[in-house]
Amino acid sequence: MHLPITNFNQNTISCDACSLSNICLPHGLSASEVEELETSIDKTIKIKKKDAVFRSNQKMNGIYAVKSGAIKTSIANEDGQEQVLEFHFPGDMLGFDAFSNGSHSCDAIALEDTLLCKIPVEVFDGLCERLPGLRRELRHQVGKEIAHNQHLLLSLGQQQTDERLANFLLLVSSHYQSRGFSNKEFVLPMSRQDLSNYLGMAVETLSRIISRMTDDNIIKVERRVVIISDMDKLKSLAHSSCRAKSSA
Amino acid sequence: MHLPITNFNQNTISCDACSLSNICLPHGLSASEVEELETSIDKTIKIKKKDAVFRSNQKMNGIYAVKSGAIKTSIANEDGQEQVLEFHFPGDMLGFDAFSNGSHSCDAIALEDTLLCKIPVEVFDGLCERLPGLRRELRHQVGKEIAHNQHLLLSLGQQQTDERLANFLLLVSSHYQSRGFSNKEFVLPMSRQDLSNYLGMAVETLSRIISRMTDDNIIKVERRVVIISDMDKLKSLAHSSCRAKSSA
DNA sequence: CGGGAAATTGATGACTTTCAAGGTGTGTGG
DNA sequence: CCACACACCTTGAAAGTCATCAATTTCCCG
Repeated sequence: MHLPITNFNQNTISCDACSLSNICLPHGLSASEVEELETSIDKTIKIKKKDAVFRSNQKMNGIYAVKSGAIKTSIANEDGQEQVLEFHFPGDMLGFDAFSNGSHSCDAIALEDTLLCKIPVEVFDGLCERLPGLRRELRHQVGKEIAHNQHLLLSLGQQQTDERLANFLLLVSSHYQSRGFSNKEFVLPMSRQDLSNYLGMAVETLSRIISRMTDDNIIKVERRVVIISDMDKLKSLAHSSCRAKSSA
Repeated sequence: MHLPITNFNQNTISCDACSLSNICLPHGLSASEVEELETSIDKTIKIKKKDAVFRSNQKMNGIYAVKSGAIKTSIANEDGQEQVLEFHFPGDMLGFDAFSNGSHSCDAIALEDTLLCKIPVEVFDGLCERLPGLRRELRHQVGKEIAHNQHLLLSLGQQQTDERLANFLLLVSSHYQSRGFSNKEFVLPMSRQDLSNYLGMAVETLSRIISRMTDDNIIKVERRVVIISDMDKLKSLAHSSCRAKSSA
């Protein structure tokens, strides 16, 4: 049930042959544009589980696309408070956080052995100048990151803990579905720690919600494997408590 | 104490003459680049208090820069839950949320009468192709938006309500300071409703925290005017409770 | 196979929301 | 220009949600 799109030990393949080409950067590019892109990028980045793609305050090295595996990004402040920002799956890009000042503002850690492509920072602007399709696609990717953050903000700011988890599961579900996998049965690559932090709650709270949803026959969870047994109930949970505030 | 950078009723001025040129888009551009930019943008956008610059699902019209006034952006879901995402002050840009699919994902509402510049969507990509400085500066602006969202996520996900307010006040304070205004005395252009929503808490909670901080002689608040009387205490408040989690 | 990390479960208490009421300021219309 | 209505803000009491502490179980890695 896992995403076996590419294998950590396989040889490097071309964008053409990559099963992610329709959701990754080459998506909207012409054949010649893909060709130029390919000659400039590094398709051999391997990051082992728990290792970092980049770390906070590190100088920007490039923009990355996930080929296989999974990456979590997180930000920390000087007090040691930490917030997981996003889980990056195959086809997702990361590294835009360094656009602000040339250094990364977050850590990017592999949740499992992970393959990445990189657009080195040296060639980045030149490619943008020459390839209109790449500009368009990069805007799209940046927009996706912004949209993701906005939804997470809404979730953290306005929703109850159970709503947050329900929405997260639905999001992951539709993500897998859009990539041709089951929307009812999938693997979460992150620990309870990471997930609870991402959802802005204590680990114990997350565990309790999972137990309750299991008791209510909404989901079945075995370690990191999730089976959604009642999609409708899950959807209604995502909209339940609804402390909507009537603003002016 | 308000930001009288430009006046709602004044005539349109050139980027050169604009007091924001050093923090706005023209910042890193050459003289000739600014010239080309100027011929392409619309510097006459006036939005009255409570009116919208754009609304959710509306097709992207362009990218905006705030000249005077203030804009709040907010996102809502189908349940009526709403989250204020950001307050945009003079020099700030908005509209990147439409990069994802060409339509805006949030509402942008004027908190007071506001002047904006607009880069129309039709000329946007052409300018990016021709002006390296503009590409650089836009990346910078996008990065700022991402960084802002990340900090807000950390705040909503990990901090107590009083820490959130303290951090917000410090942020606004340094913002004003960097623009040459007092960092101890300023006006908040948003209502308590908007601010409490932005900070992910009930209006009553915000009101209580303000009262407590006032009793503790940390701030003085008169309606929307804020005076920071004890910057050190405020800073320590921003780091107090500190339910930092020791992650692996 | 053993040590330790990860996950679950229970009890308790703190923080924050909700509900309710009262006060204050602002804007509009007469 | 003043008055009134309404929106905004504040404060109090009670209830609820969620975090923390603690103990136990399960699972993973060496």
